[in-house]
Amino acid sequence: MEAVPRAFYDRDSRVVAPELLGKVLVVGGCRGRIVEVEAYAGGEDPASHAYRGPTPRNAVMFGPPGHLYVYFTYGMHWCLNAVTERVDYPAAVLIRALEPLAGIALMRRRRGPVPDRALCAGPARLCEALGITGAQNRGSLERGAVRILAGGRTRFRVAVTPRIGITTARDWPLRFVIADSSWLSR
DNA sequence: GCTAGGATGCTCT
DNA sequence: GAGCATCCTAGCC
Repeated sequence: MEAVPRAFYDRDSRVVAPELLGKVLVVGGCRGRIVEVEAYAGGEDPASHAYRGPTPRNAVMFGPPGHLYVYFTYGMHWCLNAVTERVDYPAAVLIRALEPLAGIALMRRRRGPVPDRALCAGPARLCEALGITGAQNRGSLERGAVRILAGGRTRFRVAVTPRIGITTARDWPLRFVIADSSWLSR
C-alpha cells in the first residue's frame, strides 16, 4: 500500500489529526493502526514545544510537513509526532496509541512482560514497541524507515477530548480517538 | 480496583 | 535550576 503523500500533512494539524485515525503506521515488520492522536497547533498553542520559537529540539517542526518529530522526555522516553503545515509554521500531531497488527512478537520482546493491551497504548510505549528513537528524527513519513499508509479503516466514530499530560491549554479539545477502540492509552 | 511517588536526563531559562 | 506532550511499581483498598 502507498504511503500518505506529503500534501496530506500540509494542512492544519487539527484537520490532519482526526484523519490519521484508522491509518496504519509501519516500521520494518511491525504495523499498527492509529487509534489515538493529539494536535499541537503552531505558534498560537501554548502547549506546543514550538510556542516560544525555534530551538535545536523543535527545529523539525518548522520544516516541511510529512516528516517525523521524535523527542526525548522525562529522562527515558521517546515520543513520535507527524509534522504538519507549511515550512516555517510549526505544528505537529502526536501519535498516542496504536492497535498492534503485525510484528507483535517483536513488540512483546521490546516491551517486556506487559499485557498486550499495553503494548502500544501510550506515546512512549508505542515508540518502545516499534524501536523508534531519536535516530528516526527528521525522517520522511513518505519515504523513510517509518511510514504511514494511505487507506485503512474509515468506518468508526471519532471522539474528541482534552489533551493528556499537559498543564497549559489543558482544556483545548485536540485529542482525537477511535471511540470504541480497546487499545487507547486510557 | 485505585492512587502516590519515583525514575532519569535533556532542554531551555 | 526547574520543568517535562511518561511509565511503572508499591501499597492500599
